[in-house]
Amino acid sequence: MLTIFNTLKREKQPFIPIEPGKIRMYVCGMTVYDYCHLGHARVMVAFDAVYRWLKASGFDVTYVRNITDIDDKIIRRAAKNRESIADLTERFIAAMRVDAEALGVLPPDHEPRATEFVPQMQNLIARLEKNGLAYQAANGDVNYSVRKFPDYGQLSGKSIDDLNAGERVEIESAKQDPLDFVLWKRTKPGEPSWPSPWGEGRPGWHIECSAMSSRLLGAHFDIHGGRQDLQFPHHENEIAQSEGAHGVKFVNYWMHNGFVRVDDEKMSKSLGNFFTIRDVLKKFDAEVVRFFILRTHYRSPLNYADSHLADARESLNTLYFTLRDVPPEAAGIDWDAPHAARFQAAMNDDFDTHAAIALLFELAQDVRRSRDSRLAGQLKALGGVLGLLARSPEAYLRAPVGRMTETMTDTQIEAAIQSRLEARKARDFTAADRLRDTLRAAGVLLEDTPQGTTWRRG
RNA sequence: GGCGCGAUAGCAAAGCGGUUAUGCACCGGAUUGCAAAUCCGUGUAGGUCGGUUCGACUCCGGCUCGCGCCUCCA
Repeated sequence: MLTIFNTLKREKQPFIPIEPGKIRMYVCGMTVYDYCHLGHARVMVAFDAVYRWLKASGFDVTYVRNITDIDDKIIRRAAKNRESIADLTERFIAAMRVDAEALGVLPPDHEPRATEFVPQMQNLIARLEKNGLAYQAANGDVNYSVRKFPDYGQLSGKSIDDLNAGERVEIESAKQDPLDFVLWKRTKPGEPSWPSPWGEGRPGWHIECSAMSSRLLGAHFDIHGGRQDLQFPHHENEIAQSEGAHGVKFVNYWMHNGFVRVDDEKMSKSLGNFFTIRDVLKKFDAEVVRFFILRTHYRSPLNYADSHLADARESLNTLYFTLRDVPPEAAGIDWDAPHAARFQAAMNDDFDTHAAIALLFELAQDVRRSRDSRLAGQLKALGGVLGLLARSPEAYLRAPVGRMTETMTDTQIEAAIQSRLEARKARDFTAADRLRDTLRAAGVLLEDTPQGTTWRRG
């Protein structure tokens, strides 16, 4: 039985789909004006694990992750780059797909772009206006009137009055309440715009998700995910918009993943500790990064540091060493087997990938002790459920990415190993050790086994 | 100011009212020409003060410290 921690209720709840056997899930995706960073990596990987587990559990899952391709930041960046908005967003969407694939993130079933859903957004705004929840302000913007939506604050546990009492909410005269948010922005010179009943303009950020989710998944669906910082105001506003327009419950289960921090500080541009996925992939193998993310519970903060990534790499090495030493037999998963059953229980407990990975290590220990290739097959298959351990051990262990400075090709390495073998045969261990040291300096580690000498990068 | 989260061994990180978490690192032994990998073995925990309980790392409260949201931020 799957349980999910529902942010809305602040507790784990048994998962019951709206329609038996089917799950409709929406996750807030990227605003494409720059390369994806570690925060994006985490949301993509965390919900990829959710998606994979739901499918592995036999559900027919429809997964939507949107792309915000119209927004203040995009307009500003395009202007700064002297690039068209279309070129800019195309470029970063392509880059995002490359990054996602590297991290083993499966493509969602739908990746709607905001600009393709403007009519749906306008339709939604019109409904809100009809229901008395939206008004056009003096400056031409159409705003949502939060005071008219009784449940406003249900997700974040905030009340409008508490929020208004906050010192940092600025009073904007065009709004009836400081917390009112924009649904439709009156156009400004030089900005892209669409015609609308409220004049030329463009959609507000929050309405995008409400429009895309209802169009692709319906007004009421199962799971909505996103980063913790989107809880307020973005998700709160989505609820107000969707329920306000459709008059039905919006989402049954809200899931939020924790922050990424860097050296125990919040990752932010102003602190200068900002890492893109590309930055990290220069230093570490993408599977190590994925493993690092999944090793922490999705709701906990994830603290990035090179030393932690290095630790994750050593750890993942152990699993690949196991599969190298005991070649796995290709097989499906036997869910009745003890390790698999516990793995399943862990994943059913609010997608506890951390506990599932701990199980992988226990299984790996058993594999090494028993040298049972059927058991090794189970290890590989269970890893596969998390999008891990898919490569051959050699491919992983010899991947040049992110390891020490590469100074030797595979051919050169093989040649050096041959010379060393001859030296060893002649019992010239000084020469043999010198060759091994040379290789080590080039980031190549040798291992002498009864079957011969193997190498890896590390 | 309002709302919320956390404090676990050298590092990272979980579950759990009583029974080995797990990984990395470290130490001893086996193996190896020496290593590596592997196996066997050992050790190191639960901020602080109090409460509940036969029993608390686990529940409750105070305190200290750290963090997040309330503003575009991922």
